[in-house]
Parts: sequence; structure tokens; C-alpha cells
Amino acid sequence: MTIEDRKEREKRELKELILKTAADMFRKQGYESTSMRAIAKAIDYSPGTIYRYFKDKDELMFEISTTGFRIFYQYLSEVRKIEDPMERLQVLGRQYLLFAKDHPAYYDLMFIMPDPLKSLEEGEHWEDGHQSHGVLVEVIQECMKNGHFQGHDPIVLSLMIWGQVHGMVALQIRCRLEMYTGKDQNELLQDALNSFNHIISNV
Amino acid sequence: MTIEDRKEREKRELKELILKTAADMFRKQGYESTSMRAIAKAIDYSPGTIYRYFKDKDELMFEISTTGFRIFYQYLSEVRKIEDPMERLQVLGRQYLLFAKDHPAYYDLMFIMPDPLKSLEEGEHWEDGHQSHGVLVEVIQECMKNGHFQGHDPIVLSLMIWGQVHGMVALQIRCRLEMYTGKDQNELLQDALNSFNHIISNV
Amino acid sequence: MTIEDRKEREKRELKELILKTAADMFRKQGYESTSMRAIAKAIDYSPGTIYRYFKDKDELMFEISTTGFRIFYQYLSEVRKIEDPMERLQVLGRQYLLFAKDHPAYYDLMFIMPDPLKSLEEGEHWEDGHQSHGVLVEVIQECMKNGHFQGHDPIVLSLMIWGQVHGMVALQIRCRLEMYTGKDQNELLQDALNSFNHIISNV
Amino acid sequence: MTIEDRKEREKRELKELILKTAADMFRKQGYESTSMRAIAKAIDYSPGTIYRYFKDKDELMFEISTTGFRIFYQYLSEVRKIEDPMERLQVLGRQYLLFAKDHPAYYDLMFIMPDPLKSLEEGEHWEDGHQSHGVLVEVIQECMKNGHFQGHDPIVLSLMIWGQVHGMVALQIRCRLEMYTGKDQNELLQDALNSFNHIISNV
DNA sequence: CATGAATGAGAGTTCATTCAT
DNA sequence: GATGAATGAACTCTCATTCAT
Repeated sequence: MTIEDRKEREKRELKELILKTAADMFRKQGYESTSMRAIAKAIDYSPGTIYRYFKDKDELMFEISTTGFRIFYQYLSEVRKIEDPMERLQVLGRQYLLFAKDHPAYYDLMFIMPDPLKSLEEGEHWEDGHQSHGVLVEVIQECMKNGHFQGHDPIVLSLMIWGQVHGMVALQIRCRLEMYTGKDQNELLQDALNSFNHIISNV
Repeated sequence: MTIEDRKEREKRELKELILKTAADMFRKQGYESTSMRAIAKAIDYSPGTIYRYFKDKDELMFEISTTGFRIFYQYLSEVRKIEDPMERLQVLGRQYLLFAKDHPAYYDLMFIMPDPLKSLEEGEHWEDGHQSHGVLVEVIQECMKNGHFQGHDPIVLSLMIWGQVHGMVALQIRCRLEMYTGKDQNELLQDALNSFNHIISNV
Repeated sequence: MTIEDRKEREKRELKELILKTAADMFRKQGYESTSMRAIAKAIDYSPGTIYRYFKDKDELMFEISTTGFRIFYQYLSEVRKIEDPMERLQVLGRQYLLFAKDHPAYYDLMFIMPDPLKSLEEGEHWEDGHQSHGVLVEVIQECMKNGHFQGHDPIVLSLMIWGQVHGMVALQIRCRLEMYTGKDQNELLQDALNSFNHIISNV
Repeated sequence: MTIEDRKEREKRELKELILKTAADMFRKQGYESTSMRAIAKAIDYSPGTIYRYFKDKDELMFEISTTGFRIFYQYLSEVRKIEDPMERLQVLGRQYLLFAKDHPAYYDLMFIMPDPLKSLEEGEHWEDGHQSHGVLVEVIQECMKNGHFQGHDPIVLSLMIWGQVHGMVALQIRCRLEMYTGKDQNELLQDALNSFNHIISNV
């Protein structure tokens, strides 16, 4: 049993190693410019080995995304323990930024890279995505129950707020913030989020 | 004369046709996945012809970007005529969305796609980019002179606001808004922008 | 008439310009690596123009060769005026080296580059070649009449002597003499020829 | 073990097959005119396979050259066992001709084809080249010690003698001996070399 | 289970050559 | 007569993928 267990574990570990390595390389050089051979070399395995764990390059990409969404959901779930909905909303934003900072490769794949087509027919990995979005909508609705955002539509608001954080993160990840010199970019994003939070907190 | 004129015009038109076609294909399939051959085929010319107009694939990409930034700046410049800075800021956002809607291919290239690295030597085409950003910062500063956004930093605010519109546009362009069904996406973005504008208008 | 004359002359001059330019470029970069476009550009004409004067690249090559052989024959004919056959033979060698030094591009094409195939079927340009070879054989035979080279075959000797000068020239033109540092290569070749002449002069 | 051994051997054999095939084709059609595709086809492999054994076309060329120089040096080293320097010099010439006859493709690459430029950084493969040249100079110096070639410079003589054999070989390899009909070309070269040897043997 | 040699398609790019103007 | 835009084939090289071992 123990032997089988170990084998199973090693298999899982190798799969995760591939996922992590590929995610990094995809992010750093782009999907197309990252060759399977290069991934294999990076983890000191032969190209063929990757195909034991993933049908093809697309599936590899797809599973990275799935993994990313799982982790993402964990980050967002942290806010559960906060009682006040308005505060929860604000922390939600911070957690969003934190995830992007901790896992830029996943973030890029999940929200920026061209969707690997199959997402439509498969859609599985969007479950976590939808749940995450649900967390946001839920918080907004509770805020509204408490008297905030009167006259606004919660769905529209969710897009507005999501767009806010996604926009900043996407600009950073895709290196479009060079004109903001003189301050650490992560700090800058935090400040901007704080400004945003401050502004909406009185509405 | 007329003959030469016509030739000149045809040449310019072909160049623009290549630019437009390439921009579309880059957007739809990504830079790496779009082959020169495919672009040539799409406009019914031989591969070699493209090289009469562009040194290589990078230059083609670069010129698309340059063109995009020029048009972008024109869209934003529309707000010049608006006197009230707060109103100007809000229209600026609408123009931003309008550009993205009219020219999603350019938008994608300019703000979402991986920078084609040469950005260092390039810098040129970012002039329009910087100018455009300047327009935003300027408006914000005038708003602050009129008493708005007290206690906020204009630079930080500019990132916050840019992030706001970019985020929504980027999510749409990269097809991450499927969960928002039941309403036209462009309308949705407008609504979200209106919500944002409404909220900041009292600050 | 004068107008036609001028046109005729200009035409001839342009043809010669093409020949000379192409010969230089072929020599410097090789036949394959020299593009018709590049030749055209070097003489400030359009690619199409070259095709008015030469059917294709091969014919251009071929005519360079023909021209080269004509000039070559003129160099060798200089020895005619020398009475003593043994002295004539020695000057023949010097003229050979002189031609190679004055026209390395032609030399390369004529004696080193891969024969452009068609020479077999056409053979025209070898007329001058054969005549030149005839000059050598003739001189040798006269030397033998005067008692030199007894016991040798004139044909075999002609190859031996031709090989001698060709070998040195070919090594120089194809840059295989780098190990001979410290002395001007042309001088070195002259010295080696002198040694050769000195040695055979007593036979 | 045997399995790995066989694999290793097959790999080495394939590499040598590529080298040999490429050398032949380079010689027959020139370096530029020989495509990697064509080489691959000639050995019934896909183009990509060649790249498993050689980084690029230049490296392929380079290794051919290196191999050639190694073999060449072996041919020349045969003369070591001959005591009398004058006889050694003459056999050296015969070995030179023998190498050219046995390996015309290598000879062409090594001494006739345009240097693939990289010669500066290369230098490595010229070690055998220089050693080979050293053999020649050494023999000449020993001949001079024995009273031959008085009044001549050994370096100059080395060029003269090298030029002699190279010239004949180069003319043959590059098909410039068509006018010598009626006798086998290899015999002819031998005869010419004999004439040369006979003439210098009394000096 | 892992290897890595091999494939064959396709990438970007260049070229000799043609032909409407 | 000269132009130069256009062609289409060919180039070197890389890639995702397969499969015998």
C-alpha cells in the first residue's frame, strides 16, 4: 500500500510541478512562445512525459486555469469571516489584489490570456469562477440592504467594481504602468484601491 | 500626374488594408498564432508582398500600435471642448469606451497584448500614449482645483480611474463577461461607467 | 545618327556596368548570396532592367566569364614580343599573376567557381580559354626545341606549370594563406613564382 | 547494455551519414545551393532530424571541415616513416593528391569553397590545418639541411610547392581540365607531379 | 512509466523572375 | 527602355506530437 501511495503522491507532485512550471513560462513568454520541449527541459523530463499527464498543450493550459480558479476562490473566501458587508467588500478588493500579486501567472491565464476556446463547451473550471463572482454580488447586495448604493443595480455594480480591480491588475501584469515611476507598483495599486474604497464607502 | 497619384493612393490603401487586416487577426488569434502567410491570404496577396510594406512582423505590429495610439488620442481629444472639468472627466470615460468599442483590435494590441519587447527602443509610439495619459491627469487636477477629490493624490486617482475603464473593456475584449447574460455588453459597460461617474460626481 | 549612336553607347556602357558590378559582388559574397535585386540596387537601376540585358542570372554569370576570358587572353598575349622562349615562359607566369591581381573577381569566376553547367553545351567562352592554354603549350614546345625539359611531355608540363600558378592564386583568392603572415601576399606570390622560375630555368 | 550500445552506434552512424551526404552535396552543388531539406531527403529523413545532430547549417559545414582536416592530416602523416627528406617531400605530394582523389568533397570544402566566415572564432579546426602545413615546411627545411634548394627561402618554397599540388587538384575538382582529353585525369595529375618531382630533385 | 529520436506541418523570410504601366 | 509591385517557390529552422524501446 505504502508503495502505491508513494507512487500516487509522486504522480500528483509531478503533475503539479508541470502545471506550475508551465504557468510561469506561459506568463513570462506567452502561450505560443512556450514550447512543450522547453517546459519538459525546465523540469528535467522528456517531452513525452508531459503527454502522460496532459492530452495536449491546450489541456495543460486548461488545467492551469482550473487550478488557478480554485486557489482564487480560496483567497476570496477569506472575507467570509468579516461581518460588516461594506468592510467585507473592501477587503474583497484587497484579497483580489493579493491573489494577483501572489499568482500573476495564474491571474494572467485566468483573466487576460485569450480563452483557450474550449472553455465554452467545457465550462467546468468556470464553476469556481462563477462562485467567486457570486461572492462579489452577494456582498454588494448585503451592502445595499444596509442602505448603500441606493439607486444602483447590483449586477452593474459588480461589473463596475470587478472592472476596477481587474483593470489595475491587468495594466500592471501586462506592463502598461511604466509611466508611473517613482513608486512601487504594488503600493500604487493598494493606494488606488484605497482611494476607490474611500470614495464608495460614503455612497 | 494622375497616374502617379493613383499609384500612390493604391499603395497607401494597400498598406492600410494590411494594417487593418493584421490588427483584426492579431486580436482574434493572437500575435504568435497569426502567420504572415495567413495575413497575406486574407487580403489575397502573396506573402512576399507584405514585406514590401513592412520590414518584418514586428514592424507590422509596431505600426499597428502607432496607428492605434494616434486614433486613440483623437478620441480623447474630443473632450477638449467641454468646459466643466468634472463633466469633462466623465465624457473622457465615455470616449475611452467608445474607442474600445470602435477599435477593439487596436485596443487589444495597445493595452492588453504582451508588449513586443522592443518597447525600449520604441518609445516613439508611446508619445501619444503619454499624451493621452496626460489628458486624464490634467482633467483630474482641474477637478481638484474645483474642490473635488480632496485628500486624494491625482496620480493615484488617475490609475484608479484608468483602471476602472480599462478593466471593464479588457474583460469584455477578452471574453470574460459571459456570466453577464441578458443584457447587451456594450450597454452594460455604459451602465457601469454611469454608476462610476455618478458615484465620483459627489466627491 | 548621333542620337542613336549615343543610345547604343549608353546601352553598351550599362551592360558593362552590370557585368563589372555583378562580377565584384559574386566574388565578394558568392554567386548564390548575391541577389539580382542587390545588383540592381548597387547600380541604381530596377531589378527588371537587368533582365533587358541578360536572360537570367546564369546568363549574366556566363557573360562575365566570357568577358573575363577576353581580358585574360590580352594579358597573356603581352608575351608575344619576347623572343627567348624560356624568358617568355617566365613572363607568362608573371602576366598570369598580374591578371589575377588586377581582376580577382573575373579570375574567381573563370577558374574557381563552380562552372555554371551550361558551359558544356555552349562552350563559346572557352574559345579564348583554349587559345590562352595554347599560348602556354606553344611556349613550352619552343623551350623544348631549345633543349629544355628533355624527357618531359609538353602537355603534362603545361598542366604542371598551369597548376603551379593557379594553385597559388586560388589559395590567395579563397583566403587560404592566413598562415603566411608578415609579408604582403602579392609579394609572396611573386617570390614563389620567382623560385619556381629559377628552378625550371636550369632544366 | 547492448541495447544502449546499439543506439549509440546508430546515432553515430546517422551523424556520419549526414556528414558524408552533406559533404558530397555541398561539393556538387555548392554550399548555398544545397538545402537542408535536400540533404534530409537524400538520406530519407525529415528536415528536423538533421537539427538533432547539428545546431544549424553552419555547424554542419564546420564539422565536415573539421573531419576533413583530421583525415587530411592522417594522409600526410604517412610520410613520417620515410627517412630521406627529399623522398619524403615527393611522397608528401603523392599523399596530397591521394587525399584529394579519395575525398574530393572534403578537399573542396577545406581549400576551395569560400570560407564560411566564422573562421575567426573557429580557428580550432585550423589546428590540423596548421600542423599539416608544418609537416611541409619541416620537410623542406630538412631538404635544405641536406644541401637542397640553396638560396631559396623555406617559407616561399612551401607556398610554391603547396600551390603546385593545390593548383592541379583544384583545377580538376572544379572541372577546368576538359581540354586535357585522351588521358585519365588522375594519371595526368600523377604524371605532372612526377615531372615536378623530377625537376626539383636535382635542385 | 519515461525516454528521446523522428516526424511533418508550418513558421518568417528572401529570391529570381514577370509584367502592367 | 525602365520601373517596381507582385508572385510563388524555396529557404532555414522550430514545433506539437507520436511511438518504439
